[in-house]
Amino acid sequence: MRDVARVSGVSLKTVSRVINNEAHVDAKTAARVNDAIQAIGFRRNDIARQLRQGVSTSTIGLVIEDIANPFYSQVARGVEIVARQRGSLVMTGSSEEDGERERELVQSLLERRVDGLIIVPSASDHGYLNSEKRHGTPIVFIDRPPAHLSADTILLDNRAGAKRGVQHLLDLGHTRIAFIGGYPQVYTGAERYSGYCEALRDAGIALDSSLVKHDRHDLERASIATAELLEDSRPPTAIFASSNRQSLGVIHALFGLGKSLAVVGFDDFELAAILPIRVTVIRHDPVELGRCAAEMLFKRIDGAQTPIEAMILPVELIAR
Amino acid sequence: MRDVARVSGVSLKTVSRVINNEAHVDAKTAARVNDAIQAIGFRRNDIARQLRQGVSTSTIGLVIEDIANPFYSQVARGVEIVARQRGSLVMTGSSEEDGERERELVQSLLERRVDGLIIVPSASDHGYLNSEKRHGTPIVFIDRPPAHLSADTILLDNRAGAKRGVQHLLDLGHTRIAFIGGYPQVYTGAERYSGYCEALRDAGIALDSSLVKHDRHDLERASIATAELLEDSRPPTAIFASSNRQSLGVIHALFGLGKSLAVVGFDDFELAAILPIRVTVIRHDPVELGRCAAEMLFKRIDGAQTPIEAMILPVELIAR
DNA sequence: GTCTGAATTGACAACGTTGTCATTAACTTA
DNA sequence: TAAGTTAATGACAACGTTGTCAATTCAGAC
Repeated sequence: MRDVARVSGVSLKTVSRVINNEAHVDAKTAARVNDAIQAIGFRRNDIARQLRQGVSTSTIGLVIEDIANPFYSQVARGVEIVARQRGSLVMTGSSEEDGERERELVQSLLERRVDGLIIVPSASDHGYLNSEKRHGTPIVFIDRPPAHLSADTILLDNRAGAKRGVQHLLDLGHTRIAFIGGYPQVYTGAERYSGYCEALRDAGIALDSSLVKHDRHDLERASIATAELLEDSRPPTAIFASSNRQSLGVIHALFGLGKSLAVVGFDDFELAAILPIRVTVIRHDPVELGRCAAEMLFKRIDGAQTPIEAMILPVELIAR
Repeated sequence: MRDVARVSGVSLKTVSRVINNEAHVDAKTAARVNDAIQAIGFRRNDIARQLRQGVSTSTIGLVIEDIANPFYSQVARGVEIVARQRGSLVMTGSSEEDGERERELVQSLLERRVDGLIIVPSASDHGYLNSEKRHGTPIVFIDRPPAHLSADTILLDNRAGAKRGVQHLLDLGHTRIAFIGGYPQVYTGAERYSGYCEALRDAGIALDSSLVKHDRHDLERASIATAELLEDSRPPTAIFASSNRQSLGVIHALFGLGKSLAVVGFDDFELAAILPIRVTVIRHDPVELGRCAAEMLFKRIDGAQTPIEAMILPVELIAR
């Protein structure tokens, strides 16, 4: 900027005025300054600008589990849509379900002074965010609630969805229904498992732990679990898979083995409708989830002091 | 920081030393300062830090077409993996194939002083980046080359891949092979179409323009195009779809109509192996694409002055 | 007891902007 | 014509850090 001022023979302040289209600049002066800007290839340093103005960085942080997972990439899309409307950019990081990594990411984002954070929690304790919250950085959690911290949270109706899915299988007459889900230590895993248990209990069917598999949300692992279930002397006649990755694993395994059980999966996915193995799904809208989270975040960024919200988005059963 | 200094009774500089773990600070002083930091909940302002040090923001920009598209979300993953190794974060934006939007995004990213940019071009002219390049901001283009600008570029072997796919159909005895692809104004669309034409020419088959459909990379549109093709008096016996979105559209349409043509698609996708309609694909590795781009970018950020590179990643045919 | 060198600490400027206020010139109104 | 208004411009400080350099203290060597 200094160079621009020197070349065009005006003060720093006048250059600043031109850059920011402020009033009270002579047209000829402005033209001279603009020429100099062109010649030098000057571009305003927003870092200095932010420091001086002490205002927002117009950037928000998004911490998810894995951007390559379609569920999260759709969430990211929803967040981005809202951010764009608000003139913000999104910095995204994948925690890989590692609490330590989550902390590092959050730390990096806060150092860069994002205006707010949207987090899919992986860590088991979010007390480390308490001081940041007191400082006024808005934080919204999605998909899972935070631990040891109260903050706005947007969840899916995990338990009801899982229950509904299992009920669907019960209605079809199945009584040996397997559960392939995430670890019960993880919120979504626990909730969906609860839904499964509730549905069975309501139907008066005893829980058979040999039909229950907890593992990572991983296609490979779910595929192996499915094969194991089918090798049993009393195999299930239906499977409830607790996430899109796991549904796919189940389908791959069934396809590979040439078997065709009834399958209900949490999370809809492309092509589910036209697979040779019919998959009924518990559908929800990940883009909407991201959008809601971003809208709530911006409401806080705008200074809303309303009580902490816990929103639960509905899910629906798509029978196939 | 001023508050921390006041509370702990030391100078600003000493606080700075403690924060940055510099040598020559008395243990007792450091402890006092750390207590004050805790009490106040101080966190270093990296904006001021960057301004002062004039160094990198440890942030790179990624402009893609749509983060919700699995191809791009995998690219983003590859970029993120490398960025993480380098201690950088990634700011991502979706251009939605709109050149204007691309410019806005790039502008926003440059204002935030990213260390470098990875761009999937949508605009038809990238001359606007020339001045930025002279300034030394590294830029890497992926998937499509830039126009009116020379810069490092990483592409897939579009033409050879498409040609190989069409040859596969020819080998199976098909002679009426439809092409459902992107707009020929878009580089990938044009290249893949060239591959299609070449394969036909090599086989001595005349191009039949009624078998060629150009449109957006969109499931819906491809589905409609497929239906149109099949309504024709001389329908195709095979279809080459030029992207994953379009392959899915074709498959949906065929499934809906209860038809089963031979299908080859550019881009692999989950479940392709177990669909009722067999889909041979031209496979490549989007994560690798992102990773290569990020590695090249960081090489430039590190100051590599080597000549501009144009890398072409291989593709392979997976017959099904 | 003096000297040397290391350890510890602080004062101050600078990074690139912009807000505040002051100055001058030009223009308007009574 | 004087007084008041508005336009155009610039000087300077400040945002929150950290690099530079200088000052002070202290331990150990002679």
